[in-house]
Amino acid sequence: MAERRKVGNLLALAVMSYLTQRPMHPYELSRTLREHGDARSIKFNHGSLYMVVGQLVKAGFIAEQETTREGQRPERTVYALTDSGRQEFRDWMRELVEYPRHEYPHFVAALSLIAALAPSEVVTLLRRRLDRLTEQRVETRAVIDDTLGQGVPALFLVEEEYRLAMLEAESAFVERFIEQIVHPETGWGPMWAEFHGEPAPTDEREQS
Amino acid sequence: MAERRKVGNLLALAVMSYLTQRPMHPYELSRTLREHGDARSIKFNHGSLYMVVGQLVKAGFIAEQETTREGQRPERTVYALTDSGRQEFRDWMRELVEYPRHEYPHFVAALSLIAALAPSEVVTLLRRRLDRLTEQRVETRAVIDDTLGQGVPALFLVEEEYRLAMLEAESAFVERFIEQIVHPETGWGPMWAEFHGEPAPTDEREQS
DNA sequence: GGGGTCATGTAATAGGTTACATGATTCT
DNA sequence: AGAATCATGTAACCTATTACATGACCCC
Repeated sequence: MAERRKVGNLLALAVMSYLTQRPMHPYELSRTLREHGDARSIKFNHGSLYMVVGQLVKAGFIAEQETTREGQRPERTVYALTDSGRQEFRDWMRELVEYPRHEYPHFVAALSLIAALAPSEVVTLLRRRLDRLTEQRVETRAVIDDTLGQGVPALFLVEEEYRLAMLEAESAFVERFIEQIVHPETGWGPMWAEFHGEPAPTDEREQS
Repeated sequence: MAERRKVGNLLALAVMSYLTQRPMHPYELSRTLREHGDARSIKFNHGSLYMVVGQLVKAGFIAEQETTREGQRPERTVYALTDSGRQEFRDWMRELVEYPRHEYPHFVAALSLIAALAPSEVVTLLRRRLDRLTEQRVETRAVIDDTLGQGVPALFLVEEEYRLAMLEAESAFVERFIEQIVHPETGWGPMWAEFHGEPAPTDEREQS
């Protein structure tokens, strides 16, 4: 069902999206993407952009429209979205919104192997993580307020709101997890610590 | 700061983790990973495993221990974790637990470009997404109960609990988002719909 | 004893990232 | 006038996924 897309890199989605509005040349796309802050949501780097443009041409989703030269600068090739590209774009968007994908975040990998670390250490690390999560929340909140302050409608910031919601949920999870480890009666600490020949962690919060 | 790791694929983390316990040959790793259900948390496929093993050898984190042959089966090479590998494993784990990473989920990409679809269509798609999210929650819950039922301690299922927490948070977010679009007075629908020359969506729930 | 599927890997291809290259503009 | 930065791309290198290969065991 998945990944029969001719071009799978999400950067291609952004490219097609911008070309919906008007033809552009790659460098313009690059600048626009960066200025518009899309790089926060879609992994972006210079080289990949040219690669993706090439793939889109080969797939027939965009086409070279003209090659212009301005002053003594190198030639710039301007690309336009084709009809098939416009269709691919809408279809892909629909799929992304309707179907949740199974993804593989790094934290999940670590969690699945977490028993390999000693519980007391894990608690320390998780507390530090909580601080980092808070920082990210503050930063994201700042991006939102900042952009709203510039008069951008909130609709164009839903992805940041989503990020925020996920950060909050993760924080809550981590807090619960810590509790589960250190809880004096029912905590996993003692059983877990046995794997490691280590003293069970206590409930004091003095550390870190 | 990131990705100076000699081997970056998370599959390598799982490999090192298993080799912590005893030396194994690749096929055994492959089977163990699949049976143990790690494939739900770490992207896995046959080819990548051999690649990763090769990279780990080159980096000095694992070493060929012996080459055995059993009956007329092809030779199997058994690998063991080196000291440097053991250290890399713990260090990597610590990093993963302490530092949240900026990831790029597919849904975020779609959200960042969501204004390109008509609001009424988006509402329909989001409602379908909610159904899918519910399915995934049910499935994850089943995996957890099932595994617990086999006597596995809950500690080894935290990653599934995490997944569950994220699914719930996402569902909540999507519900709020729908409300923001269709809310009779303050909804984004009308403004949004203007981009599309389309009638503003109403608040009736009859559709879908 | 021929047809699956298990066991075990290698090789070919495609995808993505980093490094390199080069003329123009701007700053000091 | 030399240094830094912008503008624009190409090429080399890694990584990851898919396809291919091959002998053993198992079922009917």
